[in-house]
Amino acid sequence: MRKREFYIEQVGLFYENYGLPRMAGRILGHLLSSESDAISFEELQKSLQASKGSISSNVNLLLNQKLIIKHTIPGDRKTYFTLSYNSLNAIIEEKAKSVTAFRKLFEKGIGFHTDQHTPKHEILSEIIHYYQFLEKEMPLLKEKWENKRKTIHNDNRKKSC
Amino acid sequence: MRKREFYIEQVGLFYENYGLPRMAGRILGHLLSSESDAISFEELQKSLQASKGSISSNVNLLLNQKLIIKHTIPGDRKTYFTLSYNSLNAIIEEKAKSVTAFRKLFEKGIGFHTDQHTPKHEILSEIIHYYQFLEKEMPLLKEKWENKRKTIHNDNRKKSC
DNA sequence: AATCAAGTTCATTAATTACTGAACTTATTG
DNA sequence: CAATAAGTTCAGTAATTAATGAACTTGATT
Repeated sequence: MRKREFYIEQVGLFYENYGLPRMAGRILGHLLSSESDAISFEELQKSLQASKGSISSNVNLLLNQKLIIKHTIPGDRKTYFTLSYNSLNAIIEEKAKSVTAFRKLFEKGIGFHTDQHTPKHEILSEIIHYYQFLEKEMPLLKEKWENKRKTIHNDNRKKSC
Repeated sequence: MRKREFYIEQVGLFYENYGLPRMAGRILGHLLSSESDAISFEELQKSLQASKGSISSNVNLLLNQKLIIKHTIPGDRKTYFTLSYNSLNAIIEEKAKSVTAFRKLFEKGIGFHTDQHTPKHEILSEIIHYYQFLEKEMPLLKEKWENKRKTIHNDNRKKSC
């Protein structure tokens, strides 16, 4: 299928645009567009025509980001990968961390000011407050989603009965 | 002041970690830690000991991201830069765009599946729902912040009377 | 008009990062 | 215990990206 290969490259470029390795994007593109749940290391390597080294390091990068999960089967030497069920939480938690890092950076910056009553100090304080607001809201958003998700699942169960 | 230079380098490295040019981070670091509201191109160049070319391109990068604003004064050839009052909205809107881009990528991926009743299809659908949820919630969050901000400002006005 | 000042553009250089492929580790099988 | 299979590690290379510095543009000043 020609189109699927094109899609995989597209995801690769999308990832590259994000500052992450193109190959990591290709791996995700393959997982996303594949019908089968688990994909082997070998399949990734052959299908993406990449070196084992590149697959190894990029698969580990995606594992670190909790975007994929590693699976093994008894009596099978191979390693398989699936998209993470938990990737949603991983995404929000990653963002939360970076918001906190940003806030700390701003707080440090403001620390160099001697006068607290400048327009500049006011802007910076507001941005810091905004980050604090986000840090408080993000867990709430996560909760809200969990609740909504439950109701969707209940609805589905009702429908299929 | 020794410490401030260290801080500026720290912001530079932080930005580099984000996949953005180190110099752009240094510029932000300078703006954050400076007492004065507006900083001239010349001051950035001299203080950061960089070439005009590098300051020019990185200042334009930050302008594109709406993190800083360009100012001019009649009778003055120089250009000045301040931190953007609007950077908060810029940040949320940027995130919203990337969530939408991600959702579309997932939808395309799912389009290659022939069977809609696999566990994999279920995970991907859930992730797509989650992104749709975020797309709906982000504007609400922005509103919530605007309201909160107003009440903070009102409180401040009361206190100072 | 000629000069100067403030930025931009762009070719070159420096530095970084991703990828390959070969050597290595670890575990399994005949 | 040799042979094989699956991944990892790492040195070297290819490709990308950032920064410099000089030439250029634009607009103000004499």
